[in-house]
Amino acid sequence: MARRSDHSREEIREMALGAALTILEEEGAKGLSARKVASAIGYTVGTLYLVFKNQQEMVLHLNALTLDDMNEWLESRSAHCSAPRDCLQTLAEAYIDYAMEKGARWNLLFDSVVAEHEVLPEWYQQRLGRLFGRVERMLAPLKSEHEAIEIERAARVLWASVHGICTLKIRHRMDLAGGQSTAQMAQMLIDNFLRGFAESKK
Amino acid sequence: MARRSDHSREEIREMALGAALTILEEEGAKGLSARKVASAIGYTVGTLYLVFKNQQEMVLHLNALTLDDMNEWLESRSAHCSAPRDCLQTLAEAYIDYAMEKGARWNLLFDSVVAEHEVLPEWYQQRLGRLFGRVERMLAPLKSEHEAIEIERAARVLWASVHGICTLKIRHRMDLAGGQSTAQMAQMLIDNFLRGFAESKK
DNA sequence: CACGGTATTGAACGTTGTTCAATATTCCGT
DNA sequence: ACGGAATATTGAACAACGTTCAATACCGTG
Repeated sequence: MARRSDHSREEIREMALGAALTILEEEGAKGLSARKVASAIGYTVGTLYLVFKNQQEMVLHLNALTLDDMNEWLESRSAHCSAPRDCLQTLAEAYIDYAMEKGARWNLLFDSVVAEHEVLPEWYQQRLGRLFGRVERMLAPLKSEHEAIEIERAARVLWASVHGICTLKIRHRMDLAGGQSTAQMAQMLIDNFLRGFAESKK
Repeated sequence: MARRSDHSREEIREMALGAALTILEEEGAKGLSARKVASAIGYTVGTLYLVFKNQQEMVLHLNALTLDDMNEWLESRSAHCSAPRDCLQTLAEAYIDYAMEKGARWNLLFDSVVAEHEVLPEWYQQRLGRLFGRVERMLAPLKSEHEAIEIERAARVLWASVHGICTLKIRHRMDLAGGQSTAQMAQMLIDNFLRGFAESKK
């Protein structure tokens, strides 16, 4: 029996999340189970339920870590850039690369369908917002010509679109894609959207 | 014991798929299990495995039915239209409505991550291709100005983008979207993309 | 040292996908 | 009409899953 108070609840949480990430990378989402996580950190299932309400809550925290991780990834890959077009293209490629590189974690972000009228916790929403914020900042140079709210909306539309390309490609739902790579598709999207967006300031 | 040859294998397949669809609508994806499907059609688990290699294969056939169903849905909602912009907007809205209306079926289409180097069967790919074909036909009027391959690529990019908007909204990953509805986001996407696409014929 | 409190356990429950020996039913040749 | 071959169907069995909770092992305090 692990000695009582060997680790605080918070420590156990962190250990569990770390172990879960390792399992996720090595065995994929199907291999992730409560028992495996527990035994990986030297505890048993019961302890896990002392620290997480259920598996879904654990996945939520896992996803928060992934959002943080992705945020750093995007940060380090889009530090210096000038024109909005290039910035966005770089950002999109970084996003795609992350999804390819850490497929299991990335998939887990979007796997669970949130129940009808359930809301994601505030600390989670905030992390999602950070992503859109990045895109908004890159569209900001066009702010003089567009209302701020318009920028905000364009950022979400553009980002969701890049995400769509990414997810369909990774899940092999677009195999007959005329030989385009994901990055090329993102480029086509960004090019045309931006051109149209600039043009729309009648 | 159900009488032998009461139903042909093909009949059992169809019955199973029908029952699965009902369960899917009534209880969602989590409620769908081999035993439930089997008992719903008056057989037992074993019989199901006589007719489907495994659950994944059953879901694949289920998804084929959904793609057919969605194809009809899109057909009946985009029959008559003139300008590409309006056609595409109508199509996007029909797609979004389908996803909202038949959420469980629609989600199942994209749930499973296809294994690394596994390929989807030809009859499945063909059904996916039908979707993109619809978009291509609507972009076709611009064909004189763009190469055919360019149209094909644009269709995929645009469709994947609409899908991205749809999926992020339905899975509640975009709650702070500046109050835009999914349809409005799709409209913004299509408007700007099309404007940029038209402009790109330098 | 003993006791109260609690961290931790692990067996238990109901469920899942999948397999396969056993059984029930039909069909065909005699 | 009957017996045996062929096969459709069963359902028990297995390993694994999420989740719960009485029982247990441990620690700090008196």
